[in-house]
Amino acid sequence: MKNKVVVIAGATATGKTEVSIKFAERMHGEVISCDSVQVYKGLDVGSAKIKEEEKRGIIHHMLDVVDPEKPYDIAQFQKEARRCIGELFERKKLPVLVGGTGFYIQSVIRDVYFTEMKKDETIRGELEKELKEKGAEAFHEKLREMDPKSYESIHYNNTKRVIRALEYYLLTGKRISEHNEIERKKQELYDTTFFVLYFKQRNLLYERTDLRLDQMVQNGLFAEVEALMKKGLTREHISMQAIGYKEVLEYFAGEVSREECIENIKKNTRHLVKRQYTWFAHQQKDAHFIAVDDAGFDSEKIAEEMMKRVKE
RNA sequence: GCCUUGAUAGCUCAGUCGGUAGAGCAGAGGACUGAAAAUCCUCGUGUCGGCGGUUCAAUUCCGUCUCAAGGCA
Repeated sequence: MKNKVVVIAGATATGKTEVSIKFAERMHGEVISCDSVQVYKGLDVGSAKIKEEEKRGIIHHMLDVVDPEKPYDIAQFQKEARRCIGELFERKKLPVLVGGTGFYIQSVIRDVYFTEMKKDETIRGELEKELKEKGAEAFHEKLREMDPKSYESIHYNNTKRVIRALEYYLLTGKRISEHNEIERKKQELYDTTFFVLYFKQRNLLYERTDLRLDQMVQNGLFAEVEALMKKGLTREHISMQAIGYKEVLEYFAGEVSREECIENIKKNTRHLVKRQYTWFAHQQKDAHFIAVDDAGFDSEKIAEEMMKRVKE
């Protein structure tokens, strides 16, 4: 018998946080955040990280686990999140995975395997240099022989993936396309109930993300970024590529006005929402999709509906 | 009041030496296995401001009107 796990996923600002607290309170659960930005210390306002008083005593894991200077990736997340889950099982607590980073969630609940490999910066550096010299299209040709399937499936402009495929081959001698094919078939590791919160009327969600951003600005988003800059953070750091941070960095660099900066954040947030919708709709077809607008934005009601489904 | 310039896709604009038009952004859809709030792909018919004129043919030339910006009074 597999252990039980509950996932509360969904696009940003759909109300996951509130629902998750109500749900965890009743279900004897602890929250495991699955959010690629909230793992960073000091990224609080802009990432809409839950505040201490909002937790209402529910223990949260995987928040503030790295310094923002450091790069973080899915392999690390998987390892640490699974260790947390293991601990919860020992303590007879229900792990409630909450977040909008579908990729991270999937890495934890499915039995996917990330090949052990040292991050070899010299290989990646050389590849990046070669890419610059040759241009995207010619660089992509390198894949043709090393990994024909990846050559077909990765667009030459998607240089990040091209580099990764080449790097994987050079470091392991194996093809990433074959590795991915195997991993895609892997089964669920736990007895998982997967919920996705969404707004049937996406426009309403956009109104909400706009409003939330205005509140973030009032709550000191710009000051937060300024403090990070003082610590030496620049847009080179991965943590600073997050929405709300990269745009404010542009503002402080004098590249855009304050108004433009705010509009850019709102726009990029909408784009993010769209990608999250696509991800969950296609990657988690079997999940329980809960329309927050249909439920009258009632987190109580939503949490109750979830409990019924979990017990079934 | 006069002069100049402009009026083309939701926005900013390009263009057609006369044969009914195209970029960026926005918007929509999609992909995704070690940067994922990242990265990438696909999708463009709109009285070419209104009305007249010239012409086989006008968004393109001419006239006029309306609106906008700038200049002169």
